[in-house]
Amino acid sequence: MTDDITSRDQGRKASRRGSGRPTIADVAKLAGVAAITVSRALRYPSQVSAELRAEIDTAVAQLGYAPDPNARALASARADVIGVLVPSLTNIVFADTLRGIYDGLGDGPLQIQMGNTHYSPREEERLIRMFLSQRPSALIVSGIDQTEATRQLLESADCPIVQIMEYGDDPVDMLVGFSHFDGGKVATSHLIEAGYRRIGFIGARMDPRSQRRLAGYRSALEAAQLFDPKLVTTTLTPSRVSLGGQLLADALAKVADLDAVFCNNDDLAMGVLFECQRAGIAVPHRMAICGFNDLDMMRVAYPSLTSVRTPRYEIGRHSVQMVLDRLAGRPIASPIVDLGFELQVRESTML
Amino acid sequence: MTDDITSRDQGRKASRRGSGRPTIADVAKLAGVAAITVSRALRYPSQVSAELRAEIDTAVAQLGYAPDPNARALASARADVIGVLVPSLTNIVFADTLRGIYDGLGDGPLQIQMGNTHYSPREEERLIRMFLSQRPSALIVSGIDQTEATRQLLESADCPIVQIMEYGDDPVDMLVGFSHFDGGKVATSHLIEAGYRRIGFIGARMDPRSQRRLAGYRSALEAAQLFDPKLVTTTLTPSRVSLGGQLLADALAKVADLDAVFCNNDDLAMGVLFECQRAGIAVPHRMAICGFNDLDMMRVAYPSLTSVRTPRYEIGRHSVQMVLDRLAGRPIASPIVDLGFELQVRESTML
DNA sequence: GGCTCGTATGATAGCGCTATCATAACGGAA
DNA sequence: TTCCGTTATGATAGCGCTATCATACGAGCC
Repeated sequence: MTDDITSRDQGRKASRRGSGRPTIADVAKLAGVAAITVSRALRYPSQVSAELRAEIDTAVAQLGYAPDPNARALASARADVIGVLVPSLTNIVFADTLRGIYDGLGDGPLQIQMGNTHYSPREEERLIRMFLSQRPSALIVSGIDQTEATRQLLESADCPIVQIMEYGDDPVDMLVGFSHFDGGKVATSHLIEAGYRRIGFIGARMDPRSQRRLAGYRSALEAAQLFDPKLVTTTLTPSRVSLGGQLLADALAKVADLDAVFCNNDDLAMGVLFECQRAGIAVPHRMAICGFNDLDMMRVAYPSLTSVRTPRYEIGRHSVQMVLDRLAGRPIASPIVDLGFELQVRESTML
Repeated sequence: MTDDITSRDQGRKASRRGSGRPTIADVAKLAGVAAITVSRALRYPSQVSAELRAEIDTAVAQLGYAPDPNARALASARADVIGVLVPSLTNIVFADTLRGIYDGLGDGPLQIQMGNTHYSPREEERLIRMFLSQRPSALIVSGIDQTEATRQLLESADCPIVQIMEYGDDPVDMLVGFSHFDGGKVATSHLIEAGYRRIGFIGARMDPRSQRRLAGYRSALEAAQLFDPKLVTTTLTPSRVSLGGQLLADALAKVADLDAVFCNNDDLAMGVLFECQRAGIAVPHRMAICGFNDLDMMRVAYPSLTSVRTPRYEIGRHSVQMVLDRLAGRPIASPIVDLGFELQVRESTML
C-alpha cells in the first residue's frame, strides 16, 4: 500500500517516446487514413466522407483515443480554455456567476481557468498576463476598474474579452452587468419614500462596486436633502454576517436617531437584523433594513428583508453566450448588455 | 468603436508563422546562448552560471518573454495544471475549500482547472477523463464515492491524487478530510445529553456526506434507544435557507412533540430558526437547533446557533501542500489525514 | 474532348518547448 | 603527465497536433 503510493511520483517516463496513450497517428494507421484526416474528422466532420468518418470513429473508440489539448493548443495557437477572473471565491455573488458560466459552457470543449484576484488590481494584472500567455479562447474579467496597463493588455489581446458585473459605456470589448449606482439609488429612494429620514449606509470591503452603490445612496439622499456624512459607516474588512452587527453598533453610536440602514450586501443586512433582535430594536418600526443581492435567506428571514435582486447567475450565462457567439462567428446583438436589477420590497422596510 | 470590436475575431493569424510574441529562441539569440540554456536558466537557475543567467534575465526582461505553457506541457508531457473537482459551486463549503487551494498554491506556476460535477458520479467520471487527457500535475477530487470506472482511471493515472472532504481508510492515493459520521454522531449525542428526547434530522440534497451524517445521527439515537424513523425528514432538493422552514413544518406534521433538530447544514438550520421565530416556537426551550459547518452567521444569529465546525479551508490548504510535497519529491508524513471537526455549543441547544 | 471548378484526401513542415545525449573545460588523483 | 569525474553548455530530435499547400478525381460547361 505505502509502496504503491510512494512509487506514484511525478510520473516522468524514463523513456522519452510514447506517453503510453494512443496518438492521432495510431488512430490514422488503424483507420488506414492520414493523420490530418483524423484531425478533420474530429473537428469538422462535414469535411470528411461518411465512410472514412465511420472508419475513424471505430478506430477512435477501439483505441480509446482522446486528443491532447496541449498539442492541439500548440499547433493551432489557441487553447480551448476560457480564463475567468473573480475577486473572491467566498463571496456568493461570484459563486453564482461562476455557476452561470459553467452552465453556459455545458459539455462543450471549452474549459475554465479561474483566477482569484483578491480584489487587487495588481494581482489581476499578473493573472491576466499569465492567462494571456496560453492564448485562451476568451477572457472574462470582473469589473471595469482595471489598471491602465491591464487595460492595454486586454485591448491588444487577440481573443474575445467580457467584463462582467458592472455597467459602463466603454468596455474593452464586451460587457454584461448592471448599474450598482442605480441599485444603491433605487434602494435608498425606496427607504425615503417609505418614510425613513435618518438612513444610514453600512458597507464592508468597499471595492469599486460597493463605492458605486454608496454613490447611488448618497445621490438619492442628497436629492432629498437628507444626506449627512455621519450616516455612512464603512470598513475595508471583508464582509461577514458578524460584521453587520458591529457596524450597526458603530452607526448608532454616531447617529442615535438612525431609523434605517442600506447595507452594501445581504450578509451585513442579516447581521444587522440579528443585532436588532438582540438589542430589542423593532424592525421595521424603529429600524428599517435593506440589503443588496437578494440571497435566498432574505425572503425567509423574520421579518423578511428587503433587498436588491441582482442577476448574478444570468451575468455568467450571458457572458459565456457572448463568447460562444463570437467564437462561432455569430453576430453579437450588442456588445454592452445591462441585465438590470429589481428591488424586492419586504417586511423590513414597511413602516 | 464598433468596428474595433467586430474586428476582434477568433484571432487566428493569417500567416502560420510567428505568434507575434517572443519565443525562447528569440531570448537565446539576444543573450547569445542556446535555447536549451534559456530553458534551464528559467527552470533550474542553479544549473546555469551566474554570468549567463544575468544575460538571459536581461534578454527576457527586454523582450517581455513569457514561456508558452502549452509548448512546455507538450514537450515535458506534464501540464502545470491541477485539476480540481467539486460537486457544487454555490455550496459555501466548497468555496472555502477552493479558497484554501488557491491560497496554498500562492504565486507558484501551478494553475487550477476546476470542474463542477453537480453531485453526479457520471459527470465526475467524464470530467476526470477530460482532465487526465491533458496530463495534469495533480488531481484533487471531492469525496470517496467515485464509480468503479472512475476509481480505476484514478488508480492508473500517473499523477498525485488527493481525495478531500471525507475520511476513509482506502484512498486512491492521498486523502484529507474528516468523518461526517462522527460529526453527525457527536452533534446528536450533544442534543441527547442536553436533555432533548425527540430529536429530528433535517436534510437536503442527501449526497454521500449527508448520508453519513445521517448515519451518525441514527447511531447516536439508537445507542440511546431514542431512534424513530419518523424523526428523519429529508429531500433530494438542493439545500437552501428557505428549505429549512418547509422541512421543519413537514417534520412537525409527522412528530408533534419534536423538541430538537439536527440539520444537515447551516443553511437549513438558519431556515429552521426563522420558521421557529415566525411560528412563535421558543428556541431552545421548545425546540433546539443544531447545524453543520459552523458558518460565520451561526455565531451571531439570535439566539446563536450550535453547529459542528468543519475544517473546510484547511482541507484545501492541506491537500495542496500534499500535492506540492509530492511533486517536489518531499516525503509525505501520512497519505491519510483526518483534520477533525469541533462542536460549537451555543444558545440554540442550551435547554 | 478539353477545360475549369469544387470536393475529398494527403504530404509536409512546423507550433515552442524540453529530454537526451554529446561535448568542452577544468581540477584533482594516480 | 595521464586519466577520470564533475560541471557548464550545446546540438539534435522530437512531444502530438494542425496550417498550408498539393494532389486526385469527378461533375459540369462550352
